[in-house]
Amino acid sequence: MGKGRAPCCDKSKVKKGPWTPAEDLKLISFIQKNGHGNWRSLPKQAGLLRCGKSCRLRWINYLRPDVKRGNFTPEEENTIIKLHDSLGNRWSKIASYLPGRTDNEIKNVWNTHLKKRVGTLNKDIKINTTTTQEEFETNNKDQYIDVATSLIEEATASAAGSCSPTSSYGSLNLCNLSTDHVRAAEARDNQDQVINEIPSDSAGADIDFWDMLDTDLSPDLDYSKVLDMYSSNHSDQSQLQAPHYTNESSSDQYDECQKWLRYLEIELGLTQTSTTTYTGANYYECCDGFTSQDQNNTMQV
DNA sequence: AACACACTCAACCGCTCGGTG
DNA sequence: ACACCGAGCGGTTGAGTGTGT
Repeated sequence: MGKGRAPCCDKSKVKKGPWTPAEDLKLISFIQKNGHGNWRSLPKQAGLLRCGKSCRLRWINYLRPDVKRGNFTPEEENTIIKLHDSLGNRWSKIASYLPGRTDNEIKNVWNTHLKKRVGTLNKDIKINTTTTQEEFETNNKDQYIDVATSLIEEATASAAGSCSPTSSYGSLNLCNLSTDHVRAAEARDNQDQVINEIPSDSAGADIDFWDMLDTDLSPDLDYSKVLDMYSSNHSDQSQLQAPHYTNESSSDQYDECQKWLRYLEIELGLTQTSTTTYTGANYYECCDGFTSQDQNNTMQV
């Protein structure tokens, strides 16, 4: 072997760029069955033309069942500001205080919103007072600590007596722990314990978390079967596209596929959970490789 | 309507860290 | 003690989208 670090994968043989729904499905299906013991070997085993790092990132930042979606709440933003003040750019550490939020997401929010806001706040205060920089930083720190402390106290009090976080794991809204739980988790700094209750691989799981999740998400649906079915109509799986939605089809497979797509849409945030009418055009907005023909089709879910 | 610019965020890259032999 | 390897982290990029002119 020559000098320098060996690349993590053969760059010429891996696909880059945005993930397609077919790739997401493959990754979900594989991890559902096998867990993710070794990210480096996972892409090959799962039949993905992706770098292991890319798979890991996709799973952690997007596909993981406990990823929380949607805008950050003011409480979360305050927490980030406070933690950034004390921890700096240690995004993963900050993320550990915000269950369901990823380091990448927090980093983006900081860089796009909070940094400016804090900067503006600093500027305004500086203009309106004769406070020195040193005094300002000290005062500001106290302010953030006050906010965080009150949050923690409130959370601990309001979470007392509520059900165990683990009881949420079997539901579709696995990621949506109640605000009280989230805050309590922050307050107790016990996120590691909570996460450790989710088996990370099939070998170590007494209770099959994924089976439980699967059952609640869609009782009759095995994602690997859907993947097989989904893939069987496409000879080149690296170019998998969204299935064609035709109203002529009335097979069970079509129904199964609809169910899965509905689930995936919701999980990936491609549609609203309450929507009952689904158009190809909606999907087209979020999916590479959806043909123009598909845009005219409508399906009821 | 068309264009330019600003903004967002998913994804990539390169580095460090920690475990293992 | 050392080298190797995989996982994880933080900085950066760039495609897509929104907004103003």
